[in-house]
Amino acid sequence: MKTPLYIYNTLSKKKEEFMPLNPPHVGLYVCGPTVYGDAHLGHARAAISFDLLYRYLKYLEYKVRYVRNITDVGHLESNADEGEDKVAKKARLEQLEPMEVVQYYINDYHHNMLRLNLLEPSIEPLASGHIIEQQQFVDKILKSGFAYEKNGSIYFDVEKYNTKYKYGILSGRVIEDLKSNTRELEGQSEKKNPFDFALWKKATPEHLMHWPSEWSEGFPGWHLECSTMSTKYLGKEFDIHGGGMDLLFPHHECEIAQSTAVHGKSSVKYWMHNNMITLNGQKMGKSLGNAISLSDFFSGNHPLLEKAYSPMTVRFFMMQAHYRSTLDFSNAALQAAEKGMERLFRGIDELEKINPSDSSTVNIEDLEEKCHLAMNDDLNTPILVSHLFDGIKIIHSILDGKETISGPDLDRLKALYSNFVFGILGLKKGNKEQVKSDLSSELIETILNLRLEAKRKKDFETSDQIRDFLIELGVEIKDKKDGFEWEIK
RNA sequence: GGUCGGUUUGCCGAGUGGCUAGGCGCUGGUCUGCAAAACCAGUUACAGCGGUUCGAGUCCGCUACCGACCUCCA
Repeated sequence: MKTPLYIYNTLSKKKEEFMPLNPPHVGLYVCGPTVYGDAHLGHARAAISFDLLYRYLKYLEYKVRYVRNITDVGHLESNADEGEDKVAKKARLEQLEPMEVVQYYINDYHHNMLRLNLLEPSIEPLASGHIIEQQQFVDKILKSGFAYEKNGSIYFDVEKYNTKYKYGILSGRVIEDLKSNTRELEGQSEKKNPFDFALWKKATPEHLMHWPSEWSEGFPGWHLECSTMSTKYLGKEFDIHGGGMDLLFPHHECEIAQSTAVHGKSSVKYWMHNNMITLNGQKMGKSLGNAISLSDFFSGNHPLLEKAYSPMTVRFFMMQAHYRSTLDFSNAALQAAEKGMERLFRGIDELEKINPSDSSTVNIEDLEEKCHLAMNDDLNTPILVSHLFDGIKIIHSILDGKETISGPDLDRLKALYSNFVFGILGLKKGNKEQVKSDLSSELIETILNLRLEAKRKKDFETSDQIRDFLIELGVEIKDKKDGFEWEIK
Protein backbone atom coordinates (compact mmCIF):
# COMPACT_ATOMS: atom_id res chain seq x y z
CA MET A 1 0.00 0.00 0.00
CA LYS A 2 1.41 3.32 -1.05
CA THR A 3 -0.34 5.38 1.59
CA PRO A 4 -0.64 4.32 5.21
CA LEU A 5 -3.92 3.95 7.03
CA TYR A 6 -4.91 6.95 9.09
CA ILE A 7 -7.54 6.66 11.78
CA TYR A 8 -9.03 9.32 14.01
CA ASN A 9 -7.97 8.88 17.60
CA THR A 10 -10.45 10.37 20.04
CA LEU A 11 -7.66 10.64 22.58
CA SER A 12 -5.56 13.04 20.48
CA LYS A 13 -8.52 14.41 18.51
CA LYS A 14 -6.46 13.91 15.37
CA LYS A 15 -6.11 11.51 12.52
CA GLU A 16 -3.08 9.38 13.28
CA GLU A 17 -1.16 6.93 11.20
CA PHE A 18 -2.13 3.47 12.31
CA MET A 19 0.90 1.62 13.59
CA PRO A 20 0.11 -1.58 15.47
CA LEU A 21 2.02 -2.38 18.62
CA ASN A 22 2.99 -5.85 17.40
CA PRO A 23 2.58 -6.07 13.66
CA PRO A 24 1.17 -7.95 11.91
CA HIS A 25 -1.06 -8.54 14.93
CA VAL A 26 -3.81 -6.11 15.84
CA GLY A 27 -5.91 -6.16 18.98
CA LEU A 28 -9.35 -4.66 18.60
CA TYR A 29 -11.86 -4.34 21.42
CA VAL A 30 -15.35 -2.99 20.88
CA CYS A 31 -18.10 -2.39 23.42
CA GLY A 32 -21.00 -4.59 22.48
CA PRO A 33 -24.60 -4.37 23.62
CA THR A 34 -26.23 -4.58 27.01
CA VAL A 35 -28.66 -7.38 26.45
CA TYR A 36 -31.89 -6.15 27.92
CA GLY A 37 -33.78 -5.12 24.78
CA ASP A 38 -34.15 -5.63 21.05
CA ALA A 39 -31.20 -4.73 18.89
CA HIS A 40 -31.92 -1.42 17.20
CA LEU A 41 -30.49 0.79 14.50
CA GLY A 42 -27.96 2.30 16.90
CA HIS A 43 -26.49 -1.09 17.70
CA ALA A 44 -26.22 -1.69 13.99
CA ARG A 45 -24.32 1.57 13.51
CA ALA A 46 -21.67 0.62 16.03
CA ALA A 47 -21.42 -2.97 14.94
CA ILE A 48 -21.22 -2.07 11.25
CA SER A 49 -18.69 0.71 11.83
CA PHE A 50 -16.29 -1.64 13.53
CA ASP A 51 -17.08 -4.53 11.24
CA LEU A 52 -15.88 -2.23 8.48
CA LEU A 53 -12.68 -1.55 10.38
CA TYR A 54 -12.20 -5.25 11.09
CA ARG A 55 -12.73 -6.14 7.45
CA TYR A 56 -10.38 -3.45 6.23
CA LEU A 57 -7.63 -4.40 8.65
CA LYS A 58 -7.94 -7.98 7.48
CA TYR A 59 -7.85 -6.80 3.89
CA LEU A 60 -4.58 -5.04 4.74
CA GLU A 61 -3.40 -8.46 5.88
CA TYR A 62 -3.23 -7.73 9.56
CA LYS A 63 -3.90 -10.60 11.88
CA VAL A 64 -6.71 -9.19 13.95
CA ARG A 65 -8.06 -10.46 17.21
CA TYR A 66 -11.45 -8.84 17.47
CA VAL A 67 -13.08 -8.91 20.89
CA ARG A 68 -16.61 -7.64 21.29
CA ASN A 69 -18.19 -8.09 24.68
CA ILE A 70 -21.71 -8.62 25.81
CA THR A 71 -22.82 -6.84 28.95
CA ASP A 72 -25.10 -9.12 30.87
CA VAL A 73 -24.48 -7.93 34.42
CA GLY A 74 -23.34 -4.94 36.34
CA HIS A 75 -25.01 -2.46 34.11
CA LEU A 76 -27.25 -0.47 36.32
CA GLU A 77 -30.25 1.59 35.62
CA SER A 78 -30.87 5.27 36.37
CA ASN A 79 -27.69 5.64 38.37
CA ALA A 80 -24.50 3.73 37.97
CA ASP A 81 -24.24 2.81 41.61
CA GLU A 82 -27.68 2.91 43.12
CA GLY A 83 -29.98 1.69 40.42
CA GLU A 84 -31.19 -1.75 39.60
CA ASP A 85 -29.40 -4.06 37.24
CA LYS A 86 -31.02 -3.73 33.83
CA VAL A 87 -31.03 -7.41 33.14
CA ALA A 88 -32.32 -8.27 36.59
CA LYS A 89 -35.06 -5.70 36.27
CA LYS A 90 -36.19 -7.13 32.98
CA ALA A 91 -36.13 -10.60 34.48
CA ARG A 92 -38.24 -9.55 37.41
CA LEU A 93 -40.78 -7.85 35.18
CA GLU A 94 -41.08 -10.81 32.88
CA GLN A 95 -40.71 -13.46 35.60
CA LEU A 96 -37.81 -15.07 33.89
CA GLU A 97 -34.42 -16.24 34.99
CA PRO A 98 -31.93 -13.41 34.41
CA MET A 99 -29.90 -15.64 32.16
CA GLU A 100 -33.04 -16.43 30.22
CA VAL A 101 -33.40 -12.76 29.43
CA VAL A 102 -29.75 -12.55 28.56
CA GLN A 103 -29.95 -15.53 26.23
CA TYR A 104 -33.05 -14.23 24.51
CA TYR A 105 -31.52 -10.88 23.64
CA ILE A 106 -28.15 -12.34 22.76
CA ASN A 107 -29.94 -14.53 20.24
CA ASP A 108 -31.82 -11.53 18.90
CA TYR A 109 -28.62 -9.54 18.61
CA HIS A 110 -26.74 -12.34 16.87
CA HIS A 111 -29.57 -13.03 14.50
CA ASN A 112 -29.75 -9.41 13.42
CA MET A 113 -26.00 -8.96 13.18
CA LEU A 114 -25.82 -12.01 10.97
CA ARG A 115 -28.45 -10.59 8.67
CA LEU A 116 -26.42 -7.40 8.45
CA ASN A 117 -23.57 -9.61 7.25
CA LEU A 118 -21.30 -8.87 10.18
CA LEU A 119 -18.26 -11.02 10.64
CA GLU A 120 -18.21 -12.76 13.97
CA PRO A 121 -15.72 -11.46 16.49
CA SER A 122 -12.79 -13.66 17.43
CA ILE A 123 -13.96 -13.67 21.04
CA GLU A 124 -17.29 -12.55 22.44
CA PRO A 125 -16.90 -12.58 26.20
CA LEU A 126 -19.74 -12.19 28.68
CA ALA A 127 -19.31 -10.13 31.80
CA SER A 128 -21.01 -12.87 33.83
CA GLY A 129 -18.34 -15.29 32.71
CA HIS A 130 -15.55 -13.13 34.09
CA ILE A 131 -16.57 -12.43 37.66
CA ILE A 132 -13.38 -13.89 39.10
CA GLU A 133 -11.19 -11.85 36.79
CA GLN A 134 -13.13 -8.72 37.64
CA GLN A 135 -12.70 -9.37 41.34
CA GLN A 136 -8.99 -9.78 40.76
CA PHE A 137 -8.98 -6.48 38.92
CA VAL A 138 -10.74 -4.81 41.83
CA ASP A 139 -8.14 -6.29 44.10
CA LYS A 140 -5.35 -4.79 42.03
CA ILE A 141 -6.94 -1.36 42.06
CA LEU A 142 -7.36 -1.61 45.83
CA LYS A 143 -3.71 -2.53 46.18
CA SER A 144 -2.69 0.41 44.01
CA GLY A 145 -4.50 2.62 46.51
CA PHE A 146 -6.97 4.22 44.15
CA ALA A 147 -10.07 2.54 45.54
CA TYR A 148 -11.78 2.36 48.88
CA GLU A 149 -14.30 0.12 50.55
CA LYS A 150 -17.52 1.30 52.07
CA ASN A 151 -20.16 -1.07 53.50
CA GLY A 152 -19.05 -3.95 51.33
CA SER A 153 -18.88 -1.91 48.15
CA ILE A 154 -15.69 -0.80 46.44
CA TYR A 155 -15.45 2.61 44.80
CA PHE A 156 -12.82 4.15 42.60
CA ASP A 157 -11.25 7.22 44.17
CA VAL A 158 -11.26 9.64 41.26
CA GLU A 159 -9.89 12.58 43.22
CA LYS A 160 -6.92 10.61 44.49
CA TYR A 161 -6.29 9.18 41.04
CA ASN A 162 -6.32 12.70 39.65
CA THR A 163 -3.47 13.74 41.92
CA LYS A 164 -1.11 11.23 40.35
CA TYR A 165 -2.58 10.82 36.86
CA LYS A 166 -5.06 12.95 35.05
CA TYR A 167 -8.71 12.03 35.03
CA GLY A 168 -10.58 13.18 31.94
CA ILE A 169 -7.93 12.87 29.24
CA LEU A 170 -10.32 11.23 26.81
CA SER A 171 -13.45 13.28 27.32
CA GLY A 172 -11.68 16.55 27.99
CA ARG A 173 -13.43 16.88 31.29
CA VAL A 174 -11.67 18.39 34.26
CA ILE A 175 -12.36 17.26 37.76
CA GLU A 176 -13.20 20.75 39.01
CA ASP A 177 -16.02 20.98 36.48
CA LEU A 178 -17.24 17.56 37.46
CA LYS A 179 -17.38 18.61 41.07
CA SER A 180 -19.71 21.44 40.27
CA ASN A 181 -21.66 19.69 37.54
CA THR A 182 -22.21 16.16 38.67
CA ARG A 183 -25.78 15.88 39.69
CA GLU A 184 -26.35 15.11 43.28
CA LEU A 185 -28.68 12.21 43.70
CA GLU A 186 -30.02 10.74 46.85
CA GLY A 187 -28.43 7.80 48.55
CA GLN A 188 -24.92 8.51 47.38
CA SER A 189 -23.52 9.17 50.78
CA GLU A 190 -21.33 6.09 50.57
CA LYS A 191 -19.08 7.71 48.05
CA LYS A 192 -16.46 10.30 48.89
CA ASN A 193 -17.31 12.21 45.75
CA PRO A 194 -20.29 11.98 43.47
CA PHE A 195 -18.07 11.27 40.48
CA ASP A 196 -16.49 8.22 42.10
CA PHE A 197 -17.73 5.05 40.44
CA ALA A 198 -18.42 1.56 41.72
CA LEU A 199 -16.02 -1.28 41.09
CA TRP A 200 -17.89 -3.77 43.22
CA LYS A 201 -21.36 -3.24 44.58
CA LYS A 202 -22.92 -5.04 47.47
CA ALA A 203 -26.20 -6.60 46.40
CA THR A 204 -29.42 -5.58 48.02
CA PRO A 205 -31.81 -8.44 48.95
CA GLU A 206 -34.02 -7.98 45.88
CA HIS A 207 -31.02 -8.09 43.60
CA LEU A 208 -31.15 -11.28 41.57
CA MET A 209 -27.65 -11.48 40.18
CA HIS A 210 -24.87 -11.59 42.73
CA TRP A 211 -21.69 -13.43 43.50
CA PRO A 212 -19.69 -14.00 46.65
CA SER A 213 -16.53 -12.00 47.22
CA GLU A 214 -14.22 -11.08 50.06
CA TRP A 215 -15.98 -7.72 50.35
CA SER A 216 -19.62 -8.71 50.06
CA GLU A 217 -22.17 -10.75 48.19
CA GLY A 218 -22.45 -8.47 45.19
CA PHE A 219 -21.74 -7.72 41.58
CA PRO A 220 -19.13 -5.88 39.51
CA GLY A 221 -19.44 -2.32 38.29
CA TRP A 222 -20.13 -1.71 34.64
CA HIS A 223 -16.87 -0.05 33.63
CA LEU A 224 -14.87 -2.87 35.09
CA GLU A 225 -15.85 -5.59 32.65
CA CYS A 226 -14.35 -3.88 29.63
CA SER A 227 -11.06 -3.15 31.36
CA THR A 228 -10.90 -6.71 32.60
CA MET A 229 -11.87 -8.55 29.47
CA SER A 230 -9.98 -6.35 27.02
CA THR A 231 -6.70 -6.75 28.86
CA LYS A 232 -7.33 -10.43 29.53
CA TYR A 233 -7.64 -11.24 25.84
CA LEU A 234 -5.57 -8.50 24.22
CA GLY A 235 -2.88 -7.79 26.78
CA LYS A 236 -2.06 -4.89 29.06
CA GLU A 237 -1.55 -2.77 26.00
CA PHE A 238 -3.50 -3.19 22.82
CA ASP A 239 -4.19 -1.28 19.65
CA ILE A 240 -7.76 -0.17 19.21
CA HIS A 241 -10.72 0.29 21.52
CA GLY A 242 -13.99 1.19 19.87
CA GLY A 243 -17.53 2.01 20.86
CA GLY A 244 -20.32 4.51 20.48
CA MET A 245 -19.63 8.15 21.22
CA ASP A 246 -22.18 8.02 23.99
CA LEU A 247 -19.87 5.67 25.87
CA LEU A 248 -17.00 8.12 25.81
CA PHE A 249 -17.92 9.52 29.17
CA PRO A 250 -18.05 8.15 31.71
CA HIS A 251 -17.57 4.56 30.50
CA HIS A 252 -14.36 4.83 28.52
CA GLU A 253 -12.92 7.50 30.76
CA CYS A 254 -13.39 5.14 33.70
CA GLU A 255 -11.79 2.30 31.78
CA ILE A 256 -8.71 4.41 31.27
CA ALA A 257 -8.62 5.27 34.96
CA GLN A 258 -8.98 1.63 36.00
CA SER A 259 -6.27 0.37 33.69
CA THR A 260 -3.94 3.22 34.49
CA ALA A 261 -4.41 2.67 38.21
CA VAL A 262 -3.26 -0.93 37.80
CA HIS A 263 -0.73 -0.78 34.97
CA GLY A 264 0.57 2.74 35.35
CA LYS A 265 -0.61 3.71 31.91
CA SER A 266 -3.57 3.42 29.64
CA SER A 267 -4.03 0.13 27.84
CA VAL A 268 -5.32 1.58 24.61
CA LYS A 269 -3.35 3.17 21.80
CA TYR A 270 -6.21 4.28 19.56
CA TRP A 271 -9.70 5.14 20.75
CA MET A 272 -12.33 5.16 18.04
CA HIS A 273 -15.93 6.24 18.39
CA ASN A 274 -18.81 5.96 16.01
CA ASN A 275 -21.45 8.67 15.99
CA MET A 276 -25.16 8.33 16.64
CA ILE A 277 -28.16 7.62 14.47
CA THR A 278 -30.69 10.40 14.84
CA LEU A 279 -34.41 10.47 14.32
CA ASN A 280 -35.78 13.90 13.49
CA GLY A 281 -32.47 15.30 14.62
CA GLN A 282 -32.56 13.56 17.98
CA LYS A 283 -30.44 10.67 19.07
CA MET A 284 -32.13 7.34 18.57
CA GLY A 285 -31.86 5.57 21.87
CA LYS A 286 -33.50 2.91 23.91
CA SER A 287 -33.91 5.14 26.89
CA LEU A 288 -35.42 7.91 24.78
CA GLY A 289 -38.04 5.50 23.53
CA ASN A 290 -37.49 6.45 19.90
CA ALA A 291 -35.37 3.50 18.83
CA ILE A 292 -36.61 1.41 15.95
CA SER A 293 -35.56 -2.20 16.25
CA LEU A 294 -33.74 -3.95 13.46
CA SER A 295 -36.44 -6.58 13.26
CA ASP A 296 -38.89 -3.79 12.57
CA PHE A 297 -36.70 -2.44 9.82
CA PHE A 298 -36.45 -5.79 8.15
CA SER A 299 -40.20 -6.43 8.40
CA GLY A 300 -41.39 -2.85 7.87
CA ASN A 301 -43.63 -3.31 10.88
CA HIS A 302 -43.38 0.09 12.56
CA PRO A 303 -45.52 3.22 12.25
CA LEU A 304 -42.54 5.32 11.20
CA LEU A 305 -41.53 2.95 8.41
CA GLU A 306 -43.11 3.33 5.01
CA LYS A 307 -41.88 -0.09 3.97
CA ALA A 308 -39.52 -2.89 4.91
CA TYR A 309 -35.82 -2.27 4.38
CA SER A 310 -33.45 -5.11 3.75
CA PRO A 311 -30.42 -5.55 5.99
CA MET A 312 -28.18 -4.65 3.07
CA THR A 313 -30.10 -1.43 2.49
CA VAL A 314 -29.49 -0.52 6.11
CA ARG A 315 -25.83 -1.38 5.74
CA PHE A 316 -25.39 0.59 2.52
CA PHE A 317 -27.28 3.52 4.05
CA MET A 318 -24.67 3.67 6.79
CA MET A 319 -21.78 3.29 4.37
CA GLN A 320 -22.94 6.39 2.52
CA ALA A 321 -22.21 8.42 5.63
CA HIS A 322 -18.97 8.63 7.56
CA TYR A 323 -18.89 6.70 10.82
CA ARG A 324 -17.99 9.79 12.84
CA SER A 325 -20.93 11.84 11.55
CA THR A 326 -24.42 11.70 12.92
CA LEU A 327 -26.73 10.04 10.45
CA ASP A 328 -30.35 11.03 10.34
CA PHE A 329 -32.87 8.32 9.71
CA SER A 330 -35.65 8.98 7.22
CA ASN A 331 -37.67 6.88 4.82
CA ALA A 332 -36.53 9.07 1.94
CA ALA A 333 -32.87 8.52 2.78
CA LEU A 334 -33.33 4.77 3.16
CA GLN A 335 -35.15 4.52 -0.13
CA ALA A 336 -32.49 6.59 -1.87
CA ALA A 337 -29.87 4.22 -0.47
CA GLU A 338 -31.85 1.21 -1.63
CA LYS A 339 -32.04 2.47 -5.18
CA GLY A 340 -28.41 3.49 -5.23
CA MET A 341 -27.31 0.09 -4.01
CA GLU A 342 -29.40 -1.63 -6.67
CA ARG A 343 -27.71 0.47 -9.30
CA LEU A 344 -24.33 -0.45 -7.90
CA PHE A 345 -25.18 -4.15 -7.97
CA ARG A 346 -26.55 -3.94 -11.49
CA GLY A 347 -23.34 -2.32 -12.64
CA ILE A 348 -21.32 -5.08 -11.02
CA ASP A 349 -23.42 -7.70 -12.81
CA GLU A 350 -22.67 -5.92 -16.09
CA LEU A 351 -18.99 -6.64 -15.50
CA GLU A 352 -19.58 -10.21 -16.57
CA LYS A 353 -20.80 -9.06 -19.99
CA ILE A 354 -17.62 -7.21 -20.84
CA ASN A 355 -15.34 -8.61 -23.51
CA PRO A 356 -11.74 -7.52 -23.03
CA SER A 357 -9.82 -5.70 -25.72
CA ASP A 358 -6.11 -5.60 -26.51
CA SER A 359 -5.62 -2.38 -24.63
CA SER A 360 -7.36 -0.15 -22.13
CA THR A 361 -8.58 3.38 -22.59
CA VAL A 362 -9.62 3.43 -18.96
CA ASN A 363 -7.37 3.77 -15.93
CA ILE A 364 -8.28 1.04 -13.46
CA GLU A 365 -5.14 1.47 -11.42
CA ASP A 366 -6.10 5.06 -10.75
CA LEU A 367 -9.56 4.02 -9.61
CA GLU A 368 -8.09 1.40 -7.35
CA GLU A 369 -5.71 3.90 -5.83
CA LYS A 370 -8.54 6.33 -5.15
CA CYS A 371 -10.48 3.61 -3.36
CA HIS A 372 -7.53 2.86 -1.15
CA LEU A 373 -6.95 6.52 -0.43
CA ALA A 374 -10.55 6.92 0.66
CA MET A 375 -10.37 3.98 3.06
CA ASN A 376 -6.97 5.01 4.36
CA ASP A 377 -8.38 8.40 5.23
CA ASP A 378 -10.12 7.28 8.41
CA LEU A 379 -12.39 4.83 6.60
CA ASN A 380 -14.06 7.41 4.39
CA THR A 381 -16.71 5.14 2.95
CA PRO A 382 -18.83 7.92 1.35
CA ILE A 383 -15.86 8.84 -0.83
CA LEU A 384 -15.17 5.18 -1.52
CA VAL A 385 -18.76 4.70 -2.61
CA SER A 386 -18.55 7.72 -4.90
CA HIS A 387 -15.52 6.17 -6.61
CA LEU A 388 -17.33 2.87 -6.93
CA PHE A 389 -20.12 4.68 -8.75
CA ASP A 390 -17.55 6.32 -11.01
CA GLY A 391 -16.40 2.81 -11.81
CA ILE A 392 -19.94 1.82 -12.73
CA LYS A 393 -19.96 4.63 -15.29
CA ILE A 394 -16.73 3.20 -16.71
CA ILE A 395 -18.33 -0.24 -16.98
CA HIS A 396 -21.25 1.17 -18.94
CA SER A 397 -18.95 3.15 -21.21
CA ILE A 398 -17.05 -0.02 -22.05
CA LEU A 399 -20.27 -1.88 -22.81
CA ASP A 400 -21.38 1.03 -25.00
CA GLY A 401 -18.15 0.72 -26.93
CA LYS A 402 -16.98 4.17 -25.91
CA GLU A 403 -14.08 2.79 -23.95
CA THR A 404 -12.04 -0.41 -24.08
CA ILE A 405 -10.46 -2.52 -21.36
CA SER A 406 -7.68 -5.09 -21.50
CA GLY A 407 -7.93 -8.55 -20.01
CA PRO A 408 -5.66 -7.84 -17.04
CA ASP A 409 -7.45 -4.57 -16.35
CA LEU A 410 -10.80 -6.31 -16.49
CA ASP A 411 -9.62 -8.84 -13.93
CA ARG A 412 -8.36 -5.99 -11.85
CA LEU A 413 -11.69 -4.20 -12.03
CA LYS A 414 -13.54 -7.36 -11.05
CA ALA A 415 -11.21 -7.84 -8.12
CA LEU A 416 -11.73 -4.23 -7.10
CA TYR A 417 -15.48 -4.63 -6.84
CA SER A 418 -15.17 -7.99 -5.18
CA ASN A 419 -12.75 -6.62 -2.59
CA PHE A 420 -14.32 -3.29 -1.86
CA VAL A 421 -18.03 -3.93 -2.22
CA PHE A 422 -18.30 -7.44 -0.88
CA GLY A 423 -15.11 -7.78 1.13
CA ILE A 424 -14.70 -4.42 2.80
CA LEU A 425 -18.09 -2.76 2.73
CA GLY A 426 -19.51 -6.16 3.57
CA LEU A 427 -22.42 -5.94 1.18
CA LYS A 428 -23.95 -8.97 -0.42
CA LYS A 429 -26.55 -9.49 -3.04
CA GLY A 430 -30.09 -10.44 -2.17
CA ASN A 431 -31.67 -13.78 -2.80
CA LYS A 432 -33.17 -12.83 -6.13
CA GLU A 433 -30.69 -15.05 -7.90
CA GLN A 434 -31.82 -17.99 -5.86
CA VAL A 435 -35.40 -17.49 -6.92
CA LYS A 436 -34.32 -17.56 -10.51
CA SER A 437 -32.96 -21.07 -10.26
CA ASP A 438 -36.05 -22.95 -9.20
CA LEU A 439 -39.19 -24.10 -10.95
CA SER A 440 -41.15 -20.88 -10.61
CA SER A 441 -38.46 -19.04 -12.49
CA GLU A 442 -38.69 -21.48 -15.36
CA LEU A 443 -42.41 -20.95 -15.42
CA ILE A 444 -41.97 -17.19 -15.50
CA GLU A 445 -39.55 -17.48 -18.36
CA THR A 446 -41.85 -19.77 -20.29
CA ILE A 447 -44.64 -17.26 -19.94
CA LEU A 448 -42.36 -14.40 -20.92
CA ASN A 449 -41.30 -16.31 -24.00
CA LEU A 450 -44.95 -16.66 -24.97
CA ARG A 451 -45.28 -12.92 -24.54
CA LEU A 452 -42.25 -12.36 -26.73
CA GLU A 453 -43.84 -14.53 -29.38
CA ALA A 454 -47.04 -12.50 -29.18
CA LYS A 455 -45.04 -9.30 -29.52
CA ARG A 456 -43.36 -10.62 -32.65
CA LYS A 457 -46.77 -11.32 -34.11
CA LYS A 458 -47.77 -7.76 -33.12
CA ASP A 459 -50.44 -9.26 -30.88
CA PHE A 460 -49.98 -6.50 -28.33
CA GLU A 461 -53.27 -7.22 -26.64
CA THR A 462 -52.01 -10.62 -25.53
CA SER A 463 -48.52 -9.38 -24.67
CA ASP A 464 -49.88 -6.56 -22.52
CA GLN A 465 -52.26 -8.95 -20.81
CA ILE A 466 -49.36 -11.20 -19.87
CA ARG A 467 -47.37 -8.21 -18.69
CA ASP A 468 -50.20 -6.94 -16.48
CA PHE A 469 -50.69 -10.42 -15.12
CA LEU A 470 -47.05 -10.82 -14.14
CA ILE A 471 -46.75 -7.33 -12.71
CA GLU A 472 -49.74 -8.20 -10.55
CA LEU A 473 -47.75 -11.16 -9.24
CA GLY A 474 -44.80 -8.92 -8.46
CA VAL A 475 -42.63 -9.77 -11.42
CA GLU A 476 -40.89 -6.77 -12.90
CA ILE A 477 -40.34 -7.08 -16.65
CA LYS A 478 -37.49 -5.29 -18.34
CA ASP A 479 -37.84 -5.40 -22.10
CA LYS A 480 -34.58 -5.51 -23.97
CA LYS A 481 -33.77 -5.10 -27.61
CA ASP A 482 -33.87 -8.80 -28.37
CA GLY A 483 -35.54 -10.38 -25.38
CA PHE A 484 -36.24 -9.57 -21.78
CA GLU A 485 -34.99 -9.64 -18.24
CA TRP A 486 -37.06 -9.89 -15.14
CA GLU A 487 -36.86 -9.50 -11.41
CA ILE A 488 -38.99 -10.31 -8.41
CA LYS A 489 -40.01 -7.03 -6.82
C1' G B 1 -25.05 26.03 33.38
C1' G B 2 -20.20 23.32 31.77
C1' U B 3 -17.58 20.59 27.75
C1' C B 4 -17.62 19.24 22.72
C1' G B 5 -19.60 18.93 17.80
C1' G B 6 -22.72 20.47 13.76
C1' U B 7 -25.40 24.17 10.21
C1' U B 8 -23.56 22.13 2.49
C1' U B 9 -27.59 22.54 -3.70
C1' G B 10 -35.23 19.78 -3.66
C1' C B 11 -33.60 15.41 -0.07
C1' C B 12 -29.49 12.28 1.94
C1' G B 13 -24.42 13.07 2.31
C1' A B 14 -18.62 13.89 1.34
C1' G B 15 -15.34 17.73 1.10
C1' U B 16 -6.97 18.22 2.35
C1' G B 17 -7.65 27.14 0.86
C1' G B 18 -7.49 27.56 -5.84
C1' C B 19 -10.22 23.27 -10.85
C1' U B 20 -17.45 18.87 -11.26
C1' A B 21 -17.76 14.30 -4.66
C1' G B 22 -21.42 10.65 -4.99
C1' G B 23 -26.50 8.76 -4.37
C1' C B 24 -31.79 9.87 -4.66
C1' G B 25 -35.18 13.22 -6.97
C1' C B 26 -36.19 16.40 -11.05
C1' U B 27 -35.66 17.90 -16.46
C1' G B 28 -34.23 16.45 -21.33
C1' G B 29 -32.54 12.45 -24.50
C1' U B 30 -31.52 7.14 -26.31
C1' C B 31 -34.00 2.52 -26.66
C1' U B 32 -39.20 0.84 -27.28
C1' G B 33 -45.58 -1.01 -30.68
C1' C B 34 -46.85 1.65 -26.04
C1' A B 35 -45.20 1.65 -21.23
C1' A B 36 -41.81 0.17 -17.56
C1' A B 37 -36.82 -0.75 -16.72
C1' A B 38 -32.07 0.49 -18.21
C1' C B 39 -28.48 3.82 -20.06
C1' C B 40 -26.72 8.99 -21.43
C1' A B 41 -26.82 14.30 -20.45
C1' G B 42 -28.21 18.51 -17.48
C1' U B 43 -29.22 20.03 -12.42
C1' U B 44 -22.78 24.50 -8.62
C1' A B 45 -24.91 24.93 -2.83
C1' C B 46 -22.15 25.95 1.26
C1' A B 47 -26.61 29.75 8.38
C1' G B 48 -25.51 35.30 9.06
C1' C B 49 -21.85 39.20 9.82
C1' G B 50 -16.81 40.64 9.98
C1' G B 51 -11.53 39.35 9.38
C1' U B 52 -6.87 36.80 7.27
C1' U B 53 -5.39 35.69 2.05
C1' C B 54 -3.84 37.01 -4.70
C1' G B 55 -7.86 33.48 -3.64
C1' A B 56 -12.31 30.55 1.79
C1' G B 57 -17.87 25.64 2.55
C1' U B 58 -12.45 24.99 3.70
C1' C B 59 -8.52 29.30 8.42
C1' C B 60 -9.81 33.19 12.65
C1' G B 61 -13.62 36.05 15.50
C1' C B 62 -18.64 37.19 16.72
C1' U B 63 -24.04 36.13 16.23
C1' A B 64 -28.16 32.78 15.38
C1' C B 65 -30.03 27.96 15.30
C1' C B 66 -29.48 22.47 16.11
C1' G B 67 -27.41 18.34 18.62
C1' A B 68 -24.28 15.08 21.88
C1' C B 69 -22.18 14.30 26.66
C1' C B 70 -22.33 15.90 31.90
C1' U B 71 -27.58 9.77 34.48
C1' C B 72 -28.23 4.05 31.61
C1' C B 73 -27.34 4.26 26.32
C1' A B 74 -24.11 1.93 20.15
